[in-house]
Amino acid sequence: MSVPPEEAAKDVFEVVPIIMREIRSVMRSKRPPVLTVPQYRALSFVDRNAGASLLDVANHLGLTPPSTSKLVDGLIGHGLMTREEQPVDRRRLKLAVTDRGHKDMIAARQGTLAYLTDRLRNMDEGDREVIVRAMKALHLIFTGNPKIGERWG
Amino acid sequence: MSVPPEEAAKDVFEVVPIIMREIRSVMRSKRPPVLTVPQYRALSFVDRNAGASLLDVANHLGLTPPSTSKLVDGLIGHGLMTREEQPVDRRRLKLAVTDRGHKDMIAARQGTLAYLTDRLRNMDEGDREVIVRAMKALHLIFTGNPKIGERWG
DNA sequence: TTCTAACAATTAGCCCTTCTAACTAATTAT
DNA sequence: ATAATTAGTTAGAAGGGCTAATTGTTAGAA
Repeated sequence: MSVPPEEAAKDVFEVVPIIMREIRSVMRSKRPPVLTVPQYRALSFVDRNAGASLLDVANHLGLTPPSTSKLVDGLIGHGLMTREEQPVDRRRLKLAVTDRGHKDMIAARQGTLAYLTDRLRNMDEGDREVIVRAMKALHLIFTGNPKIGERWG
Repeated sequence: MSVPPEEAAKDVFEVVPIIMREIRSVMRSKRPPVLTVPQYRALSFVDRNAGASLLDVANHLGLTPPSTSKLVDGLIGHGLMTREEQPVDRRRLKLAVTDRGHKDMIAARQGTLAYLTDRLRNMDEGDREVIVRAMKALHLIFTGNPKIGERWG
């Protein structure tokens, strides 16, 4: 039985926003509230790419430079990231995550993964395998990058 | 080979935000900008459930009543929805989508689905089948509702 | 029956997200 | 040197989402 792209598109369009809402809600439900999703994503990227510039972050997040600038501003204001000037090219920033930023990022990740893991526990292992395969396929389609799951060792 | 829930959770956590960003970006890229994702979701729900109350919408979207009130306010301000008092219970609203709201909603859906369909076209049919199965499994897990894909006939 | 409890929706106030347009400052190229 | 490019910021707008407190409305109990 054939699966046309239209059908898959409908299902993706229906389900992805639902899961995203869950993720957002779990991330922001901590006491005290830790990180929003974009904040987490920015921290996570800079954590893995110390010394990244603002545009590096913007490109990775798919945001405009002004949006990213404001986002980074907030993170620095909360003491989670630092902004340094490079002597080489004084236009380019050198961003880095603070200890506290690293800690908060790990906490946000753990909390979210724990929640998702819990949700995915009550299903057939076969279904989980299907999900993993689907995620890999989608990752490839939407990023052009076949690598996945290497971020967190 | 066994797939532990932790692995599936990681993949979901990595891939879902990426796809969501794409969806958001496509929805907002129209000229003139049409709808945001929550606006689309609200319109779509009320379109299928004419006369719904504010709490009906809030529950379906997973938002608090104040957030939903503001959201609906915006839609009414743009002439996409109407708010009516019910004589039966004057506390309860009767929301409805205007012709223009319906049109804009269809346009947003078509645009997004066209984009997703295009992305999903360049992959094995087998991969698409895996994706469809994964979406159904995820939908069930996250909503408790096995029905999917009945929204758009 | 009147007083109270519950309910539907809104307002106010907070902070975050994201954009475009316009700007400053630094670097590279002509 | 001057012009073009690049990195990043500021300003201003519209929206998303929350909690706490408020206004009406309905239903229930004394």
